[in-house]
Amino acid sequence: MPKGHDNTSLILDAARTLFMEQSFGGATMEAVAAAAGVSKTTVYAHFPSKDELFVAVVEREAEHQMLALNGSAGTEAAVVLAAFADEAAALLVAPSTIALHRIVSSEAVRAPAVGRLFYANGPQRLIDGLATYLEQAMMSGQLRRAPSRLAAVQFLAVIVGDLQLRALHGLPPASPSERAAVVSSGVQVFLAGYAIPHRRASHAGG
Amino acid sequence: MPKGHDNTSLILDAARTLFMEQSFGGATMEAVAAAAGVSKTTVYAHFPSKDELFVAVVEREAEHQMLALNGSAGTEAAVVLAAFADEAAALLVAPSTIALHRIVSSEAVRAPAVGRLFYANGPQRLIDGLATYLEQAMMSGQLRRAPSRLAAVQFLAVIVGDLQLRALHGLPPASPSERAAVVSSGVQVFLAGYAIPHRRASHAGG
DNA sequence: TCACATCTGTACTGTACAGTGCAGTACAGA
DNA sequence: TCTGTACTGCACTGTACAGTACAGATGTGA
Repeated sequence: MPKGHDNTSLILDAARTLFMEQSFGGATMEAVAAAAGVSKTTVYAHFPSKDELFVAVVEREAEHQMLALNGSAGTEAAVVLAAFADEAAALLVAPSTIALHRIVSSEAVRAPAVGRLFYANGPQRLIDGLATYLEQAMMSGQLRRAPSRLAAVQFLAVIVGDLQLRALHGLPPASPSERAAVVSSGVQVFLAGYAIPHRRASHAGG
Repeated sequence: MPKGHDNTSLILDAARTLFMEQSFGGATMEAVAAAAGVSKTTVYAHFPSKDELFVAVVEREAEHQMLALNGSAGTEAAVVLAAFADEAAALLVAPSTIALHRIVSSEAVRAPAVGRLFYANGPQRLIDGLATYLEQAMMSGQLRRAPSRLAAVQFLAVIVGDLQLRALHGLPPASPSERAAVVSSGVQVFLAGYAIPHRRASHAGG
């Protein structure tokens, strides 16, 4: 280890900020260097090209798109999911998440690997974690049995509604109270949708 | 071959294709002109700048992001919604829709008006149409009473799950059968979530 | 004090592209 | 035939930016 201070992470931080604010095309290597407080030459000493720098940023950021389900074994699923929903919604509409989705989806055409990398390290892991929890809740009879990955995806979709879409397209963000209402309504719908069916006559079969 | 004075739509068509394939930054005005079979000068005679051409393309395309609910008055909501869900899901994950979302969200930072224009002419109208239908279904006692716009948004979210997200990030598309399963599961969850609650104790709902 | 790695600053190359200028062409209608 | 409008083709300007070259500064370890 030749030196005590690591310019690599300085550059990565600066690039993260600039890519998120101005997207891939808008951020120049000159600006990245300036924001990192190093020279452009140094940036190129650490990353062979703008593309590779971008990949490194996306990879590091995707891993932040993660949450843990904190429910002790005894806690009711409705309670655990309601708490998780608030955190998840906050994460999914956070400016940095939105910015990341924007730049990744827009570069995914040019560089498909970036899209896959991001999805696998971000959304995929979030979905998997939730699916694992839902699986347990299904097994313990708190939710109707169903494919757990699909249920996880539906949960996330229904709690954010179109909040994410609106944010992606630059519409003014929902107020905290509006967001809370959307999220809690989503949780209710999910819970009712995955409730154990009552044994009762119903007029339409599934 | 009649030489029309309607080069505007030729240019718009060419620009649509190129913007969708290569995004705003990747498509050059030279290429648009070539694809339209006109000279660059002519493109500028019709549109004062690349930005304005882009806005015109987005505006025209957003209006295609629309569907009608075809259910005659007597048809059960479950049937109408299932049919609508298939069409809506097909629309929402269609390559052209995905491409449009990609370019609009990525340019929305630079030009917020584009994002608002697209949302208002596309997703918003789709949501409004669905909300109107759901309102009726709620009034006629087929669905639990609840804010109809929110319900509409949840419906669309739950039926596409993460299909749209995956497509946006360039993941391989789901097979038709997989997509059908996701959609029909989504419809079921929605219907159960908005079913009229069973009456036990009197509980003020909606 | 030397060897080596890493840094800085700046000037440079090459290229891509938005937008313009201009001279000339095709056609429509009075 | 004249005139106005919409076009073509091409050369051109100006700029932005990825990536490179290079000369010199600074620090570390033997």
